[in-house]
Amino acid sequence: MAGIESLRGFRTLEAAERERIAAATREVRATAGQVLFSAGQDSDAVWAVKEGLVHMIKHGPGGRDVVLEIVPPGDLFGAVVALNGRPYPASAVVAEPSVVWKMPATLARELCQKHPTLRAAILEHVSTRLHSAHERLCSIALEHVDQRLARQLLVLSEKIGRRENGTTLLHVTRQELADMIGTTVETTIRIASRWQQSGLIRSARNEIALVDVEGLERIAKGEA
Amino acid sequence: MAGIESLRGFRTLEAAERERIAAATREVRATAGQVLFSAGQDSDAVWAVKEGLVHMIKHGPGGRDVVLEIVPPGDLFGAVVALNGRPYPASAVVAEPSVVWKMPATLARELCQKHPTLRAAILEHVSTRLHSAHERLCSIALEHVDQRLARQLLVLSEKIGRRENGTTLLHVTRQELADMIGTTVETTIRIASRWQQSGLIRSARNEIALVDVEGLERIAKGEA
DNA sequence: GGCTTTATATGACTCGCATCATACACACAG
DNA sequence: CTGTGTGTATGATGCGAGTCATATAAAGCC
Repeated sequence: MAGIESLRGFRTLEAAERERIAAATREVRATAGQVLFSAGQDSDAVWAVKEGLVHMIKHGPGGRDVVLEIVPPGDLFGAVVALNGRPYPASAVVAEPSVVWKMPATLARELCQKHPTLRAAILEHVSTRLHSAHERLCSIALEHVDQRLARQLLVLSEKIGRRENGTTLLHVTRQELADMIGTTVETTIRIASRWQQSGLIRSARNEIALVDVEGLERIAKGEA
Repeated sequence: MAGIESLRGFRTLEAAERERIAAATREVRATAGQVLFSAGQDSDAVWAVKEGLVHMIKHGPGGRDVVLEIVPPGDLFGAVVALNGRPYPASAVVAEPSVVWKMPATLARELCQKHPTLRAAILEHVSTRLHSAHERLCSIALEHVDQRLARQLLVLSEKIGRRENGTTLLHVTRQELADMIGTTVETTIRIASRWQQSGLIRSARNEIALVDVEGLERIAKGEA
């Protein structure tokens, strides 16, 4: 299982230690939509994304969901709760065909005891996520939907955007966007349509291309 | 400076070490409304609440604020950013007459290097806050204002409520409540008035007493 | 190929809540 | 005691965005 050193915090471990981890870790190939674990389940493992993309999702009433985290390749997920032995607080749903790793929680706990740098890396990572959660709280509490959508598109372009002939391409559905910014599909589609017509974005099925990034930044700042 | 052992994660340190910390730590007495540090400032210190209450606040346009964290006695604040040497992401505002401690960031960094248990305690704490941030995100994204308010009152009763002849008393203004759940003062006041009339709460200036906790729980769950 | 499913699109209607305005009670300072 | 500020209260009004309905096009599937 090559590539464990690419995981956040695992780079500084010795090769022998990484071998041992690899031996205990299971590689799982998953298709879009697949649920790796559900909210409320006992956490027996720490997970990581090798390739692809995983969403941490909380299901609400009336079929409305909230995307709590977007987990890109190289990041752990379900880690903190597994270390503390608590049940998973949200569900992990595969957003595109992915390869994920599943490592026994007991091993992860042992590693954290033995390698302070690993725990430090996890702390750093969790802190960053707390910070971004705070920003999302501000965004949803203070800003209008179009501001939030513009902001989210810009965030996604940094996180999962692929450059393609001058524009940034995002692999994401309107439904997912809606669940990220706390609104409905219809509203997201309406705004996207409008922006498509005014040339801010170019959109297709499962895809949005950011054309006028500065225009989106203006909207995100509330200047439009 | 007595009481350092009451701080989250500092209990397991030896007495001599705590002496050293106390010697470098400054005790600050602050009145309600006082700003301990502002968003964007360089973080040169790790803070802790000895007595009283501190809010972490993000200021938005149009005078609307968001309360990101409510820091009760015994909790650190500004810790994670100070450890990483980043500027404070939000402002710390004293919510009621308080005594806070201010410890040099360099010392805090050294302590984290030396005492893995301290770092572990901070990780645990940050994880809890991330989890509660996620719950707030769901709440604000999916629920109506009255649900959010009921939920927030129940959360506050656990966190800062004082038992008083059968009811739980909260020291909080409508403005603060509004900033916690992402709405306006007027809306918060309206709902509080209604609930006061229907006997769910009993309210006064700077104060709300939870009378019918089960009724509030029903509202929080969306059953009303 | 034709059928079902999924994602996008758009209109009509409703309503929760923000906004603006005004009023009142109480705390505190001088 | 009297002014001034701060927190609470309540009404009128308007808009943003949710809800419901329907349509269309592309993707997948036998």
